[in-house]
Amino acid sequence: MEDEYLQRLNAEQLKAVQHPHDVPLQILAGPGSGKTKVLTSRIAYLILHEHIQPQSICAVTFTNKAAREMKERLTKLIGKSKVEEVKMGTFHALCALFLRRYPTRVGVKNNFTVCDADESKSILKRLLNSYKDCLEDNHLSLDVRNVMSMISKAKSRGQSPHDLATRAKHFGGHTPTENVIDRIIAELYESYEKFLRENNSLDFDDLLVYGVKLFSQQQTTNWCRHVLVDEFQDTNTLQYELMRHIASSSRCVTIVGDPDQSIYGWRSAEVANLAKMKLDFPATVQIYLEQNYRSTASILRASMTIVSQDQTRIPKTLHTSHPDGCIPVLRRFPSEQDEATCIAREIKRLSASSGGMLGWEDFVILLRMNSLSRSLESALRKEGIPCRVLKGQKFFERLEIKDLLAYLQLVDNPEFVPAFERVINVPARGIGDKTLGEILRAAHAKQLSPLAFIERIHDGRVPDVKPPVKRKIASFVKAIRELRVTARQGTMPADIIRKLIILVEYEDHLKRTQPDADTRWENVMELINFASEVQTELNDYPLQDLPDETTPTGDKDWDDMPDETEVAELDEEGIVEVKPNNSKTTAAQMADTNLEASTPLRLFLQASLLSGDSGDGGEEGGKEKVTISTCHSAKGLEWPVVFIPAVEEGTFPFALSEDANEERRLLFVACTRAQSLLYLSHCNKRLIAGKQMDRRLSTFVKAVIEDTPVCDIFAEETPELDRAHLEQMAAILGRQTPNQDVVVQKLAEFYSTDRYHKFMPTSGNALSTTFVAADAVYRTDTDKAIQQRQVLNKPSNNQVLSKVTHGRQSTQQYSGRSLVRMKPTAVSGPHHDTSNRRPVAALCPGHSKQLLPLQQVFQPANEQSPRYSSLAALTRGHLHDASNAEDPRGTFLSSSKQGFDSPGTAAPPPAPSVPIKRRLGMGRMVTGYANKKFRPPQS
DNA sequence: TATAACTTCCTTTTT
DNA sequence: GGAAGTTATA
Ligand SMILES: Nc1ncnc2c1ncn2[C@@H]1O[C@H](COP(=O)(O)OP(=O)(O)OP(=O)(O)O)[C@@H](O)[C@H]1O
Repeated sequence: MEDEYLQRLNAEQLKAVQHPHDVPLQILAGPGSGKTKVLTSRIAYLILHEHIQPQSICAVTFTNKAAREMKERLTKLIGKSKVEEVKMGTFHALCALFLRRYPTRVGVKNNFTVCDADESKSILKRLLNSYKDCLEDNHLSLDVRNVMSMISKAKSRGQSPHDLATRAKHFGGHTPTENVIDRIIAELYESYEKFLRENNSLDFDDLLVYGVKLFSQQQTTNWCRHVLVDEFQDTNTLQYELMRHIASSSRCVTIVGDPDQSIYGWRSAEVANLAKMKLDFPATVQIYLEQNYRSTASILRASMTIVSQDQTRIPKTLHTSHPDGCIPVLRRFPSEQDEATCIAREIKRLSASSGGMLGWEDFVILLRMNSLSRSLESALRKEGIPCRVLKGQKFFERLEIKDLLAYLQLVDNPEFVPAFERVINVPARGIGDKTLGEILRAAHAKQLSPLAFIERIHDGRVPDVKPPVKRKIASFVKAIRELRVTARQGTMPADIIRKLIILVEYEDHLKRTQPDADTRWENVMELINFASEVQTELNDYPLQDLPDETTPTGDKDWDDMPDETEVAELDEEGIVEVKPNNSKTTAAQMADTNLEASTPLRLFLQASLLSGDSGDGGEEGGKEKVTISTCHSAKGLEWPVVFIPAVEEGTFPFALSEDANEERRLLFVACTRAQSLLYLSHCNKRLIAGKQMDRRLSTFVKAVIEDTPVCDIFAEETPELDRAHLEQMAAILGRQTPNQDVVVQKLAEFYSTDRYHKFMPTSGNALSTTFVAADAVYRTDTDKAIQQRQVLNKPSNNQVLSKVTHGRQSTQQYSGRSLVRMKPTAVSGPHHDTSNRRPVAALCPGHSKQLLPLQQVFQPANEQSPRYSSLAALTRGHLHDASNAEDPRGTFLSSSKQGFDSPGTAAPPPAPSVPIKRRLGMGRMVTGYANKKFRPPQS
């Protein structure tokens, strides 16, 4: 009974779970083979059968979201209390946790601030400025982002600034200029490090660097009896070192991974760590899982065909017992708007034709990059489909959020100058660049942090600077001091933020300075929400079993930290200082009562910075919403229906990417997220960085089409969900097959609300495909459906419906089914149980194979690829017929320019001219404008 | 010092 | 389509 979870595993999975705990294990398996499930079960097994204490287990996941999910799954197996004791999280989160606990072991302070990428960037930008002349002299240019990535890579490889410098000197670049660049980078690296140390700050890589230092000490790792690592193929050198150190006393390691899914090489991930592990742990055993439980056979086939083009790849078998299902769809569109509209329509159609078995939350749109989401968001909005955009990081990049967090950072870590600079004049206190520069200079001369310096000015114990500031900073100092006391008392972050916005009158400030103050204020409220949500689960509980820091200065360090500068002042002036607001006394009291390494505020700040993935979207966030996400953050997840737009050269592979194979694997990862239905699409034109660009189908897919004699890998037709398919789908998803009456009714509703309906025949593209496919269902289903449609024949739909009924032939004639006609054989191939593999003629009885390939409509004939030519010749006549009848070209193109919203038609509501509001991952409302000054939308 | 208005330059993925 | 940086003006 308690072993029930073991019975839900197949033989290989069971073998992996029950593998002797003291023999290092690599579980290597393709997508959907249950790796994560096995890892979770193994943790349960180690605790329940091998009687390893939960607190002696270290489980590393790739994202915080994955950690949360694993906790959830594990809770079902072993109960909440045990799960909470397991040391689980990302490498970064675990390092941060331990560094706060044992800071002095590696010479950091436990109130260090995590420096996010944005902050790193502006620090480096400033440092880079001083090399401007040098670079110009050598006719060189150096982008901050390059510098960042070089430094990050150096850190990830464990190289110090000194290492880089000597390398530059001895091995140098091939050319003198490369040498200059290398030298500059090494120097920048050094100054950057110096800056971070002076500001008591660690960046993401530092967390690992110092983590490795910390975990290389045996006293830090002797609690550990077993380490488990998920997504091992994406670990970098430092992370591998961490794992090795944490496992150094027990030598017990379990990792799972899939080389085909390594997509973080750009972040210094090393697949070679798999081999390295075999060397470091010679007893390592490998277990392979080859059964895929996630996807239909045809999705798996398409995915494997794509990834198999990688010649360097080690072949791997993966099979499924699921039926073929619908052939993945590959479509081409004239523009990204058409693509987006069609995806939105298709989501609606599927939702309807599944009779509600598929809810909004069952659909995902996976993108190569976030910037592609705009057109999709607006198309979904037009269709009234709720969606969430999974890029929670953006929330923390808002001006208003950054302001507040900077205040809090400053409260926690007075030495963090970037935060000081950000908020010293927020709200406006008459301290501009000049005065600020003066403060910084004078503070530096006195060897004080700027905050400590102005506190002294405020207390009148240091002369004011040239443009006097004493008065201007009074309220600022007062606010900071009050918050400091509050934070030390262990006040909950949400309350601290509430106090903060009152103290600095932040709402007023927003109203005065921001035209969209309302939305920004909503974001502030959302931050408070987030703080209260997260504060309940924030603790360093997993470290409870561990001894306190042995170094005597440890706790002192923490509690005295904010006052450290005061101490310096004591030495300097020899006066015993009475701190305002008794904060010193409070601190002393806290030292006795609070042995934790962290205040709630500190944990909150850390969570804000570390959990950019935002993931689950909270309780309300993800439910009942279509997800839009990047391919990268979709790793490890699954959805019944997956759309992948922009499968084009330039996006897949991305134009600037260095590793085409990694890009292919990324597409593979995206495809393998799908359980039942998969759609790839691409456009002829797309707006890239403000420029209209001609686009072509990705070679990754093109190669598949061209390599396959009979192209049954992809279909150009959207699938028609008949009874058999719904049953199959229900089986795969473990759901109830919908009632047929419900299906019919929902489809009827789908039609009745279809405001683009009248455009379909003339628009002649993908839209009409939706139409035709759905129409086919109608007809094949029952006459009842048709009757129903006639019942629904409201006045406003008269035109539409009459076109539908009388124009059946015309619908067929203009059917855009052959939009992407890879090979003529694609539609005339053998019949399987896949509906969309059926020839159009079969789909629409009475159809006379009169097809209108879209490339003819949208591309001049001479641009057609030779592959299409025979078909083009075949259908040219029909194109003319069609043109004569309704001129699909003109109508579609002109209407498409207006977003299908031409006068005299049932117009969809006008697009709002306000910035787009989005609910982000955590359910936070956000405007379309981020960090910088607000610009009102142009007319 | 603060703000408004203008120009330029981009493309990415995330802990 | 923006963000970041620069310049002009009160
Ligand atoms: N033995 C099994 N029987 C039934 N379903 C299973 C079994 N093993 C795994 N599954 C299901 O297969 C799906 C994929 O599992 P899981 O996410 O663990 O795979 P994975 O190998 O981690 O995938 P990926 O590599 O894509 O992250 C899940 O829905 C899971 O419940």
